[in-house]
Amino acid sequence: MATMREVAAAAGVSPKTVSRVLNDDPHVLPATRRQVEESMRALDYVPNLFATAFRSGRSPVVGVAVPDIVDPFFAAIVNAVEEAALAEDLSTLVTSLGHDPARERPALESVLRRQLSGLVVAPITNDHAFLKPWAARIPIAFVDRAPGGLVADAFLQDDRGGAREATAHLIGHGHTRIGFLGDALSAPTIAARLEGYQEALADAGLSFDPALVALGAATRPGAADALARLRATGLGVTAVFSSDARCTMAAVPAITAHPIALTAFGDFPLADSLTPSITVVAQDPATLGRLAAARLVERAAHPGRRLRRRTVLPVALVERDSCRIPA
Amino acid sequence: MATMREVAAAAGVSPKTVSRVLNDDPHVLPATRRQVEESMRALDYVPNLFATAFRSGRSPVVGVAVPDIVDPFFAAIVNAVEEAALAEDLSTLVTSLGHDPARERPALESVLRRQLSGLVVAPITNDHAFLKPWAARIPIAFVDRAPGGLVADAFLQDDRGGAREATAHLIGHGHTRIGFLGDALSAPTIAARLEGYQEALADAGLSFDPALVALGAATRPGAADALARLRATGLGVTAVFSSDARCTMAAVPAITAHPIALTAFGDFPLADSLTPSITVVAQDPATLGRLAAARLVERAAHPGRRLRRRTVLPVALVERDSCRIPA
DNA sequence: TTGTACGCGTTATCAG
DNA sequence: CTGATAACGCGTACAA
Repeated sequence: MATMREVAAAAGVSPKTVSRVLNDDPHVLPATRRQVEESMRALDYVPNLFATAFRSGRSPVVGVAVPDIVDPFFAAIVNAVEEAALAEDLSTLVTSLGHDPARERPALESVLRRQLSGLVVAPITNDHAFLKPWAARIPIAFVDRAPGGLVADAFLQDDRGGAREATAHLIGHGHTRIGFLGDALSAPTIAARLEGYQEALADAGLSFDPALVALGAATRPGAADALARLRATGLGVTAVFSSDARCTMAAVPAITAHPIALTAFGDFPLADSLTPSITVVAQDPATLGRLAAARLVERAAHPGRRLRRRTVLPVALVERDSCRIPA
Repeated sequence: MATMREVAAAAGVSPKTVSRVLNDDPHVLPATRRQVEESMRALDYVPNLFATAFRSGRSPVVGVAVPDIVDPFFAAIVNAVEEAALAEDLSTLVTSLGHDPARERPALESVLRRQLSGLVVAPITNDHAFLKPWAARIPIAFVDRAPGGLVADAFLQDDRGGAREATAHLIGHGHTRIGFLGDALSAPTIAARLEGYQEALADAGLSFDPALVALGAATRPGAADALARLRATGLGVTAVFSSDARCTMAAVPAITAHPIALTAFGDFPLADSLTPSITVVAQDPATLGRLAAARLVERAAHPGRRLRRRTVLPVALVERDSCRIPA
């Protein structure tokens, strides 16, 4: 592990000159530069990242915080961020937030303490006022869900519109009593999808009944239970809109056992190979992650620049079989 | 951002004493300690991680390198490592290796340059001699696949035994012409699974025919093609052993379209909900990741200690429907 | 038990 | 265009 000092000595220059060569400072004679580069090669010199970080107070690392890396949706986001970061010579620090709202704040503050170059976060709570002091010093971009109590860049998908389209699609297939399957309405995305669902009902002149909303469906037993409750309402439910891929996946066994018309928010692996294959509104997690990472880089490069804070990606209905199941 | 110096001044002691308090050095009078802790709280003091890292030459970060985070198997490994790291106050740096062997070395060296406290790697190549100089300075643990040309801790699963069991299971259902589906034999895991498959054939007195091995099945078209080739051999193939979850998932549409008896190495989400549900040999990625991370911590704590380098986890046959399809 | 002095490798400042 | 000097915040060695 040669140091800059040693390279300088070998090249017969001062450390500062080596530093200049390293940072592409134009004020170095080509001859000197060659000389220094030669010595760097000879000594196998690699800059000490810690020293640089220490000096600059910032490390070449972006953070990405998601509820759960094992979820393919968030995995795709992480993957996209990492790819984009790599192109900028940044490493990627991953943090799982889990699904416990209380863990979000400590988890995020713990990553931020690492003085990253930027942070991409898919939050699980609605209150991010505590990030204000941090946001002033390092770029933070939200994905999937918007920040609460904080102005920050956000890359979202059209939750309301997608839910509306998915629900309308069921209505188009002749269904009038449509259940809403979800985990918890505390997540703003899910709340927005409930709105979209209600809008579609209203558009069609159908009445909304709170008994049609079945929550707690993020696990297999929870989903089976929610579906059973929907059937037991006596409302004659013939179709279901699942508001989230996790719930949809959890509901698959129950759906396969007792088929019912279904459209779902969020595509997932093998959704097209199930029986029935699942009609979904597809999101684009990779683009979400890519855009967020790019924004981080841009903010770092041009701190003052005014940019649109909110980017909403469209979603696309992918029609498969589950919507065609008759009553 | 208060510094140690400022805390010291506020507490009326020297910086070194603050340092001692921070590091739980017993040689501090309780009264002094209280005093210092008070000042730390008052000034909202947070130790500068960079300075510590710079000084110690090691940062509180573990790396984890996997072929692909989006693959649920590797996602589970990353997740387990991150969880274990969190318990030790370590952050987790994630690197995707992709599937291009040429990228492995530069990718790993780039993470290692970050002077991590440890690295967990699920490699894609067989030659890790280049890691020798690094391994001397920081603990490296391999998961899923063993290192090549390097002695290092490895946490593996019983590839040969699992493949043998899965193949034998098909034989037990009366099949005698069984195809082998895989991506590429360059991966040692896949090569070991091929061995297990051959052993099972031999155990049953069945002959092995190279034409039964269909590779390049990691994508949907590739898998469909491989399956078609197997059918076209004229050998009367009535069953298939898929050597890898990625291939199995890729083969699902083709299997659903033209059912054929199947057992597969590696479980995956919804494998139990497909038609037919897939009989698999289940691995345990979470345990792999957990053990590897624990080993890193242990190596760091006791550099000299002799530990078993190779840990092979058992795998478990999960019988579902795909093995029961008649010829 | 506590403090002093120094250095880790890099870069900013300012002088030459 | 180049170099000397100092400083970033912390921990080690040694002294008191």
